Amino acid sequence: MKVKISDIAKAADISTASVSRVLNHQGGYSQATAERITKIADEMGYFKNRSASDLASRSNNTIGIIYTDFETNFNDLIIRNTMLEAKQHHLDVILMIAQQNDPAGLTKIIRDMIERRVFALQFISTHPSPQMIEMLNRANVFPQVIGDATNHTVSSVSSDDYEIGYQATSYLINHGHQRIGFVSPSVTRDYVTRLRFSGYQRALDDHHLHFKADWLVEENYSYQAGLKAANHYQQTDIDAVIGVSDEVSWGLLNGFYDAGCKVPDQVALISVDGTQLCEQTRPQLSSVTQDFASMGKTAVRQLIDNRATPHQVTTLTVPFKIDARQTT
Amino acid sequence: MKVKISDIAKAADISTASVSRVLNHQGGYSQATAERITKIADEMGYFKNRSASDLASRSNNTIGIIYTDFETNFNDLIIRNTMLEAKQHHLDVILMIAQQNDPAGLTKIIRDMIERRVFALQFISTHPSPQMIEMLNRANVFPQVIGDATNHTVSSVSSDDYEIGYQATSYLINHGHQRIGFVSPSVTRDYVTRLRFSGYQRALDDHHLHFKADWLVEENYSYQAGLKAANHYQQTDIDAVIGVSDEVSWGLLNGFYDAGCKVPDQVALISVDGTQLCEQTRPQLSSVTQDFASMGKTAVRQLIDNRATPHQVTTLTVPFKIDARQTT
DNA sequence: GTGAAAGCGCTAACAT
DNA sequence: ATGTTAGCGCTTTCAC
Repeated sequence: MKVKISDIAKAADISTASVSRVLNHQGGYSQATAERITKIADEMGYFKNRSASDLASRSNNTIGIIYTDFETNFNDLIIRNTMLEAKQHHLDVILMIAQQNDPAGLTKIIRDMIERRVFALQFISTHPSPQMIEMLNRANVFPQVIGDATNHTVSSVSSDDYEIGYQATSYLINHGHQRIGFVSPSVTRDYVTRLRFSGYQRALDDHHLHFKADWLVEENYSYQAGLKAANHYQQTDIDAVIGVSDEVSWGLLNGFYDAGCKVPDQVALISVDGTQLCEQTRPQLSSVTQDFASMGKTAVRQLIDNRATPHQVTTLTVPFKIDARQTT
Repeated sequence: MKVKISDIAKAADISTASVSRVLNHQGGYSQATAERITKIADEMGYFKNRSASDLASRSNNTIGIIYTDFETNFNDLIIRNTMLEAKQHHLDVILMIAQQNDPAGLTKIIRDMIERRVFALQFISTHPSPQMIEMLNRANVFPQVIGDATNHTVSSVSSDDYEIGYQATSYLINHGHQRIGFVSPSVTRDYVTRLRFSGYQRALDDHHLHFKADWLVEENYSYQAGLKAANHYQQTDIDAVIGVSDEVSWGLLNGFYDAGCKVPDQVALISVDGTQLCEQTRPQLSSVTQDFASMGKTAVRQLIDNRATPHQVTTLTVPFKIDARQTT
């Protein structure tokens, strides 16, 4: 039913080997036959069977991307740039989405990727547990985490999160703020947050400011978290806040608005991520802006470089900047 | 190097056939061997080679999803629900992203999907051109468009876009508005827009309102489009606007805000889509709310039902509702 | 309940 | 420049 290489071979009265050669642009045939074969293949509506091809050639030039439908909104940015870079290097990409907080589901997806024999696996706004890493190692596929560092032994490309915390805080302090809130996931459980919070604390220390417990709101990266935190801050004497994602900061902004608290006059607000969203709020959110585009591209190059030296753990860091807009 | 079924067979001193059977839960073996095989496979770190498996079984239970990184933000919603439903039916899903306005790229991706022998292909916020449809037909894969109807001969599941236009407009009229703007992509080139605009015109007619050319702004579905349109409307006597996506409406909202024009006091605003975004603006956007979750699920069921009767073109419609929030 | 063997559609030596 | 052939790793009759 489906036309295969042997059908073309028959129709062209030539061997399957030759057909394969021209269809894959491998050279070693005359211009004439090349054209003839191509034409016939076209007419017959031939489509390579990837399974057969991959199997026979033991090849493997597709990279897998796993991401979660997270509260954050920078996935697209990373994915798009990853794909762009992949295209440059003639790699195929397949995506799969994992649900949040569903280890079993994630495991299944990783399994699926392994079975499809991707040569590398990128994780965006999620990361594999130690067991999953173990599984990937056994399967000999190279995992890499983007934009979400872990203390696990996986390669990663991300921003310097400690420095993000430090810079954001310093920025606020240098603009005259003294009582600085921090809204984030759990400082103890979330690794990225731990780093950022360390930077935050260090900046406070360096400026002889004394941290107070009610400055910290531990929730997650969501808009809701921001809303809730803004509410909480009504009972405090905070004069500035760091929201650890654009969504959180948006929530903060609206929360303050709803409470009749003026931003930036009564509270300054700085976001972390710096996606488009920041320019779409009123007032526009100042932010620590991560370079997600660069992360995506760097990650792919990294994958390619390390193809030879499998499972060497590398940690790459991409520069960020601070964009002052209207909330500071 | 990579452990294969024959390795397990050897280790268990049994035939590859039996190994295959237990690994695929096909029955026809004793409980004892099942456990033994499973254990050994586990210990040896076996992962099925999908290429080989698919090839041998000529099977095919993965569905492909193609979407664009569009200005709209409902992709996630559809995708998530598509995957949920797919999981229920034990189907695998692979995603790929197409760039906007890149037919060559789309074609390549479709090709890729065909080569991977997906049994069906869903398009989200993009759709195949007639040539692409032709290609898909030849390849015998069933295409389906979600949330973006076309006049092409493809199956689709979407809202009743004419009715969306009609209802949105009527709603505004019933609330006392008479001069109603409409911000959308090209009314002539974008099929969905054509339908909605027809509904809009009809509602106007039905209420004996006379359409004026400067009520219509033809751009696209983006935030920027809304911003621009808001600007344009400063020169008009509009008293309400329909933004044809949440992004557009958000742009309108901010554009009016920037111009010092009060929403909803001076202009009312109703959005189309009704994603979370609507509750995250201030004021919150009233909207015609599409049921994207249902679309995703319906689509998958449709795909499964039609697996037997390939390439029968079906057009499914999913109910929408109107959510009055703060901009009307 | 289990095994032998013939492919699935393609690629990659190795010949010619 | 082209053909022959032996697999790639798995599934699936068909025997037993």
